[in-house]
Amino acid sequence: MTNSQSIENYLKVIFNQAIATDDVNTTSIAQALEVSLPSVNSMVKKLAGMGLLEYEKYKPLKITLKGRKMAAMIIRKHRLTEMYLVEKMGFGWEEVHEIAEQLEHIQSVAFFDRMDEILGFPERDPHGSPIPSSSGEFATQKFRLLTDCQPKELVTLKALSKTTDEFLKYLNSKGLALGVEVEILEVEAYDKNMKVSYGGKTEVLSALVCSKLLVS
Amino acid sequence: MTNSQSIENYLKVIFNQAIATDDVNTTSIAQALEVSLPSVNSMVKKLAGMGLLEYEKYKPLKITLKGRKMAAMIIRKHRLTEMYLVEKMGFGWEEVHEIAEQLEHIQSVAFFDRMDEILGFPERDPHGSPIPSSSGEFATQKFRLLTDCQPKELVTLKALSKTTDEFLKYLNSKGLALGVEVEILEVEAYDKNMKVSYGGKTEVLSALVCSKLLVS
DNA sequence: TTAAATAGTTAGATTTGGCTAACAAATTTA
DNA sequence: TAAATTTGTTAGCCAAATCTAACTATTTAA
Repeated sequence: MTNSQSIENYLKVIFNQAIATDDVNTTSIAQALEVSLPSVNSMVKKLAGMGLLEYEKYKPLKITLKGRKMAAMIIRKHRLTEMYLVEKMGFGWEEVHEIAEQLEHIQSVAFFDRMDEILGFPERDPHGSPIPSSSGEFATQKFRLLTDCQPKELVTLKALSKTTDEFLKYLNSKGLALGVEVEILEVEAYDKNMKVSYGGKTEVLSALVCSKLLVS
Repeated sequence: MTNSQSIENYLKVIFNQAIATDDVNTTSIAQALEVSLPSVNSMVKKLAGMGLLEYEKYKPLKITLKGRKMAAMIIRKHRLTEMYLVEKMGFGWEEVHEIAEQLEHIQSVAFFDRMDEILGFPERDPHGSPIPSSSGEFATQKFRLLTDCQPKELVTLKALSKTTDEFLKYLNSKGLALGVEVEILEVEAYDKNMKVSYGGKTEVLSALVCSKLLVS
């Protein structure tokens, strides 16, 4: 076995951080994976030895193209699984992350390709995140943060950023789901709370919530 | 994590051997898992320490009730997965063993319970082997070997014993599937080859093949 | 019934992925 | 700019699961 679950988890975290900042630092990996700094240090050297990272002592890490491609395949497995669990097995979008964390390490390519086919080659997972194709391409349409929208705008909820199961349950309780059309009524200048209307009702969303909602 | 994949694999092998002989010996485990005898020895001590086996130096191993229950849950996961892959994802019965070997180690109980529900709580997997219920009960109906049947009998193919993917492909090529009604025309005394008829055609099946076909 | 073969065990090494303690480099801030 | 803080590294240890080599117990068979 050339890639262990551990390697896959590191790579996924590093890739995600590289999206945000390009340069990745050791400490943030340690926090994300809840392991010690020396553990990260030794794994990073190993990944560099495998050609997945560029590593120089005391310098920020860079993920290589090879590393990106491998990470994309793991993320593909994760997101396809989430979509399958929601669309074909009736799970809620707040239930699937943990299961997908386990299934993403299954080796069989046929298994995921079959999911993909059954789902009709979806471009996004149940949370609106893009699913890389089997060749590793991401659909990189970028959405706006609800936070950045103005009163009178009418937008559609397209994706979420930085979700947790608790946040998803909150959205359930508020009747917010992908595809819902939201009209911005007013923005409170002091705390940026937004009064919005959707599905025939009016709600006030905190700035924290708005900063996790991606719309177009 | 209290039970690793390794532990689960040992337990599964030990359980399967215990079905055949009740007493299990170290060497057969080593062969089944393709590991060395000392590896088995140390794992066996560990499993005994967990209360899954009874172990005394130089004595045959016995699996405990606790060990049986745990093994049943792993086998349940494996066989439910095989059924799901065939029934809901369109895989052939010769393609599913390897994928199920990986999926059987997924921890999420909800995932397998949902499969079970979607499949309508099947009692047997695509090869006719019983699927333990979520409480660990096996449907233990026993079938006859085709080998033990007599000319003139009309029987139905119910399950397979000791299958391999190659054997399953052979059955595909001969049009043999579970549920097929087979009439025994004659048995060659010398080599026990059977001339049989099913699906409107006549075929000769070797004793080796007949010894892997379970009928009722 | 003893010698040969088979089965099981122990000791000690290896690999992987984790850890703590100690230290070094880089960055921040007083 | 020097001290304090943060970040990254090294050394060395641990546990899990594997291995080989050497040895012991049990079983088989001449």
